Amino acid sequence: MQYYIDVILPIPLHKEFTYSVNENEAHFLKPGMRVAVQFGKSKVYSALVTNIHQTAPQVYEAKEIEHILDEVPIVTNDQLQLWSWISEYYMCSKGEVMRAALPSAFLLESETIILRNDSHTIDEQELKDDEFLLYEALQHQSLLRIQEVMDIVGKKSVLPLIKRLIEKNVITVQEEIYEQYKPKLVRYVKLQIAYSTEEALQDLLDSLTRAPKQKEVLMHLFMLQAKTNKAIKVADLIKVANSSANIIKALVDKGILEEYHKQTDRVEYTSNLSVASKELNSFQEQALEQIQKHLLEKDVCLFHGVTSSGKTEVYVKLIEEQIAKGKQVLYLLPEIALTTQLISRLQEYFGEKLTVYHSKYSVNERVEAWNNVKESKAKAQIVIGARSSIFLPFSNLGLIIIDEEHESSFKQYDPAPRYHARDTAIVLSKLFKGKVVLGSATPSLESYYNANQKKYGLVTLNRRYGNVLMPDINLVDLKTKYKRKEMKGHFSDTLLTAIEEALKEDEQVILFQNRRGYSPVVECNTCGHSPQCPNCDVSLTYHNYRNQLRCHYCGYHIAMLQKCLACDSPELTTKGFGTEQIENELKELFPEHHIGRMDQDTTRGKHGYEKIITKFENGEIDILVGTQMLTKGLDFRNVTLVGIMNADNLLNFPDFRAHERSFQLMQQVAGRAGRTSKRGKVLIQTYNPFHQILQQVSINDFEGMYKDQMEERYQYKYPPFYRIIKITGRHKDYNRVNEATAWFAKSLRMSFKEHVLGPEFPPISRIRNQYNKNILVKIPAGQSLKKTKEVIKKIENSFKSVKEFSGVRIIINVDNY
DNA sequence: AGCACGCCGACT
DNA sequence: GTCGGCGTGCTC
Repeated sequence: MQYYIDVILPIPLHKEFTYSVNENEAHFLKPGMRVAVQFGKSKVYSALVTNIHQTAPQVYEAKEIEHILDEVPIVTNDQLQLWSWISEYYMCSKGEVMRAALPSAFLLESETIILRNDSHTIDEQELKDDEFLLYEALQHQSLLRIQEVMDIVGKKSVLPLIKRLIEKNVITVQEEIYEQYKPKLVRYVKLQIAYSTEEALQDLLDSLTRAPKQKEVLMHLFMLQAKTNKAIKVADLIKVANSSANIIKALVDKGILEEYHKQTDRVEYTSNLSVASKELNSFQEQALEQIQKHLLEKDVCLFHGVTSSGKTEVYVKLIEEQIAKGKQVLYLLPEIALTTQLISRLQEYFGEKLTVYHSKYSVNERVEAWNNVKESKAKAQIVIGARSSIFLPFSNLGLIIIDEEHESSFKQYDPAPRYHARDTAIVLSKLFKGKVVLGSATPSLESYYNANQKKYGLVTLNRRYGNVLMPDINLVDLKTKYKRKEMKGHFSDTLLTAIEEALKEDEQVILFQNRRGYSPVVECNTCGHSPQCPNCDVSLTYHNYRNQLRCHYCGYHIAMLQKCLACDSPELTTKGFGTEQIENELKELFPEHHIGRMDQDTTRGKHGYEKIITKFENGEIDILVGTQMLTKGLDFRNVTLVGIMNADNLLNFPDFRAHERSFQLMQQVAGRAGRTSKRGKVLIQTYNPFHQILQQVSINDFEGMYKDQMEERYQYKYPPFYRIIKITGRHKDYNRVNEATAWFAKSLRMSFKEHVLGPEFPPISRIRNQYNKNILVKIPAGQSLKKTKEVIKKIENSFKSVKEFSGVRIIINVDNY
């Protein structure tokens, strides 16, 4: 009897593939296990089994699998269900979901390695230059990888060369599969059993009189054993005995000590005994009760609590409740907020029960976290992580907390699957009949709308912890300030005075400028020419620090120009300003004080971010200038003043969510001010102080903003009233993108009429030499999402069969907000 | 996605 | 004349 399996391959193809297996394999395999399979001519992938059956494929011969990679399934049925949902909802392949979901160590791929063929003698005369080069390299090295071959011959296409050499019997190739996950082993030692008797031991010690160092190590070993009664780590022994690895090795070689290994987890938290969670104040208590009440009848509850109202303490109580029930808890945060204070705070409460999962962790650490969650280990009962942690193999998930629910970084943008972690988490929790709490000081309009529609519960907490007042927010009109010449650089006198006052009181200041670099545009005074990126449709940003012009989209950079490229005039000016320029100005204005800058350029490296934060916390920085990064999850006690350098470039962003986003961003930044008894102050510099959003920010009017924005959304048919699917055409040829997207839009209009917008070029139409053009499909409330997607898929398929459009990539983004 | 196959311009 | 560029099509 012939057996077959269906597998998901980690590639963007919208179908599963069938391989044949023998009877034993068929009985052993279960859905969720990985197998290594050959796919195409030579490549070997790890594939995930979804189905075991006996239906032979009709039109092709199924290949056999290479081998089985797992003893037990690494992916649960619940996960497979979630993957299906994601691939359907977000219109991507299951393979793409698999790629995003599995820690990369699980996704082994084969690599071609090149070996010398010793069975033939080679006539070196017959080899051409590059062939000889490779031949010679193989005389010194037994094997080469493709990448190394590329380096040796100094060009990219090496496959023809390799093929020629195989024909000439100079080399052979092999596909090498590598398992990336390596368990961490710790070395232990113990005394050989032979010496377990008193006599043998005495003899041994006597025999070691001429090796005092070794004897000493042994004595320490006994002491340690007596004291702890546990296995002895080599590292510990060396330390205690003040010895060295060599001496231990000598003892092992002599057969006195026995060396052995144990597997350990890389991420271990030294558990300082859990602190009892804080008592809630009466407002928090009330909020907690309301949340609990809502969750009795609803699956999701939105928790709207102003900045520094103590939402975390409420979460802690909710988590404790689940822990007591023996359930797992997932705490989702935007990536960037993870590196900070919150984790250590939660660790204090939950100690060893907490596992952290996000992209800064190594592949090995992630595999360990994965396994711990899957085995429902106590140490992974609470997972705190970024969006990708929704893919962990939970089995008993009682609660998901999504903090900073409004954050747009919960939506994955670039590689598919373009999923929204908040929305996916809600689906995930349904699989376990669990509950979801969405928390934010500035909820997204969608969530707030859902709460108003009674789909979600809503709990509001508008009292700051310890009755600290909300910051006092004032607008500064730049237009009049410039007219009256009350500006110094980019600082109004109002802002400067406020900074001086704060500094005098030994308080700290945060300044927000949503742009990095020194200035976004360099312009020639004579001819008006400004240097552009050769690969993207943007001006190059001037970075003072390295005296460079950089493109923020593709990473292109050149040295700062000495003269204009167009007319050779040496007079170049800069237009606009970024964090670097603000930092420089501050250094001149406040030479006595320490200025810090926090943006992508200063937070490189694994701990760059934390370093700056620590410095600021310790008071080594008086004024901190920064971008978006400043807004997330930071809690600084001593900041009393927050300045927003220019609110206008936020508001003028061409996106239907610009106003909502600006409101959220400014509120979040403002929330950094005055977290202790002294009331914080916020100054917003703008050319347009009568802008509705700014007015609403200044009086903390979330409801007003919500009402206005909803009206606009309704008027212009935007979410949450309409859903949106964005379809992007991408190609290096401008005309082809135009024609292709025009065709696509026309086809869409046949079905969706006026609900199709575009095609339109985005503000930056060319990035990395690829042109983009977008089409929006708006979906009214009554229209079936599923059917709409089916139509789009159908159109996409016929699109692919049009020869003229070949090569135009179609990117579909569901809920592109 | 990767990789092989097949067709046209820049070098010996 | 070849080498190597990339467009095209397929993968169980």
